[in-house]
Amino acid sequence: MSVHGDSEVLLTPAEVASLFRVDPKTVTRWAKAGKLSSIRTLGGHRRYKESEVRALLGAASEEMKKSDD
Amino acid sequence: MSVHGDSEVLLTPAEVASLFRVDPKTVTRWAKAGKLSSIRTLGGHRRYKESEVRALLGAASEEMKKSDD
DNA sequence: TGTTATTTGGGTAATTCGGGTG
DNA sequence: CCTGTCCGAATTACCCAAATAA
Repeated sequence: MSVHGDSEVLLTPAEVASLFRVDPKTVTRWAKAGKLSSIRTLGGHRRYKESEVRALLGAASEEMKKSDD
Repeated sequence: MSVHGDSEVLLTPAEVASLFRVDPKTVTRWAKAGKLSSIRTLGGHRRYKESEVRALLGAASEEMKKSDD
C-alpha cells in the first residue's frame, strides 16, 4: 500500500461529460441526484472516480432480450 | 490528455437520425430491435457509437455489388 | 500575483423517453 | 414489417455572472 491508498484516478466534470456525450452541467445533475459519487475539492468543485464512470458506461444496452413476441 | 484507454465517440439520437435522414424515433426503434448498439446516459437517454453508425452508413446494399470489373 | 479555462448556481427552451395510432 | 406523428413527462442543453483550478 502506498500513501495513495489505491491510485484512484479522478475525472473532471468536463471529462465525464465528454465520455457520456452530455453537457458538464448534466453530470453535476447526476451527482446531485446521487446517481454518481462525487468527491469535492476544497473549493467546492466536483471530481468523479474514473472506475465508477467506466462501470456506468459499460452498463450499456440490455434491451435486445426479446426474441419472441 | 488521454487517460482513457478507449474513448468512444458517441452520437445523440438527433445526430444519428440526421445522418440517416429518418426521425429520431426510428433510430430508437432500431436500438430497441437490437439493430444498433446503444449506451444510456444516467437519465435514460440513448447515445450511439459513431464508429458503428458510420459502418452502417457505409454498408452499401448488396444489390449494388453486382458490378463486375 | 496575474491570466485563462473550467465549474458552480439558477432558469428556460429543446430534446428524448414511452406508449399508442395511422 | 417499417416509418412518421401525437401526447405527457422526464431529461438534457444553453443563457448569465461569480468563484475556483492550474
